Amino acid sequence: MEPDATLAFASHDHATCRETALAQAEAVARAQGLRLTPVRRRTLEILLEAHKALGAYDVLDRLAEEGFARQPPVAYRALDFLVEHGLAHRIRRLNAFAACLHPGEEHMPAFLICAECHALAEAPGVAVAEALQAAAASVGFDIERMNIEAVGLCPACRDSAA
Amino acid sequence: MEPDATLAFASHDHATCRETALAQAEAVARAQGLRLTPVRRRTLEILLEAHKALGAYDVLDRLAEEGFARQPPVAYRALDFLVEHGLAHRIRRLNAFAACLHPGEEHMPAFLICAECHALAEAPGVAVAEALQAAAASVGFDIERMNIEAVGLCPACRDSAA
DNA sequence: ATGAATATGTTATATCGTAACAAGTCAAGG
DNA sequence: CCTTGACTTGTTACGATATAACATATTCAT
Repeated sequence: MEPDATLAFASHDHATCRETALAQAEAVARAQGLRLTPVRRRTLEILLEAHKALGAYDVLDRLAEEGFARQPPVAYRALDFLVEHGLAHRIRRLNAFAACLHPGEEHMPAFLICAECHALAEAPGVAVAEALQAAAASVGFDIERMNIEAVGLCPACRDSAA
Repeated sequence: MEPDATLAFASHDHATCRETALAQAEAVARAQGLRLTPVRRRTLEILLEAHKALGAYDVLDRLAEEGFARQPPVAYRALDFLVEHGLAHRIRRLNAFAACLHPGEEHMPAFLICAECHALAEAPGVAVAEALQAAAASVGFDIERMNIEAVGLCPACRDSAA
């Protein structure tokens, strides 16, 4: 756990995208009448501050440092809530969670995970999702949720490998 | 674990597809000089016989019934070998493994998981994979492997829900 | 105020996966 | 043959991830 990686490949102002995402998340919560309680809000902030995928126990450690109980359900409940409402994503390949950078916006993220530096990017996956919907429809399957994840080399690591 | 589900939605002759897949797997092993040792072969057969996704410990239990040691590495090593060489797939959403039904054939499976009956289907995902490749390429990411998984309702469960 | 729904605290345990090292097997070259 | 190196398997021990279950507290609508 704890790779030192940026969440997106292109360099950008983390502070800004963090604040933007948090503001968007708050807007979503207000609009949908969600209760963004202290643990939940803090959990989201932790994910945004880390700016990478964190395991539930990493989140739990950070929560514990701030006075919340160090019990797995504390972290899992908050994380599950965020995922359920589209404020965070679960990355199955990593058994980890990452804040959603575009909460409320229509988007089906495809996750790109760098095998080398563990950077994680949320790529626009609408076209991918449509292709998958079509494939499912052709066999009569009705999709509710999907995970699209890829492992490979991010631009920086690909270049340094060459 | 242990849902009673078919691997594909359309009814078909399980015995035939099992034998076909096993024969294909053996051909792949011969062609690539892989050592399909007893544990490995038996593990593949177990997955094929189950005809659904099995957790590593389910596989381990079955192996143990046949005289292999009941130690996690026994199952994980065999399963990892099969996955590595394309004879089985790992379904991350289920923390489970399923035999590949088309070993050796060019195919990027997209997995469709029924939330109701836990049936699992391997849908043709070439179009999906291409869309994902394109999305990745647009940000300079080089894909090595990918997981495409969807949860929803299979035809039978969708109909009975209506 | 009060009951229903929701959220949190807490204990315990289930489930999934791997590190590390010893021992055995097997095939190819000397 | 027989040795040597690569691969495979046996075995112990543990680490990492996740959830069940129940008690308590808070919040919301009426």
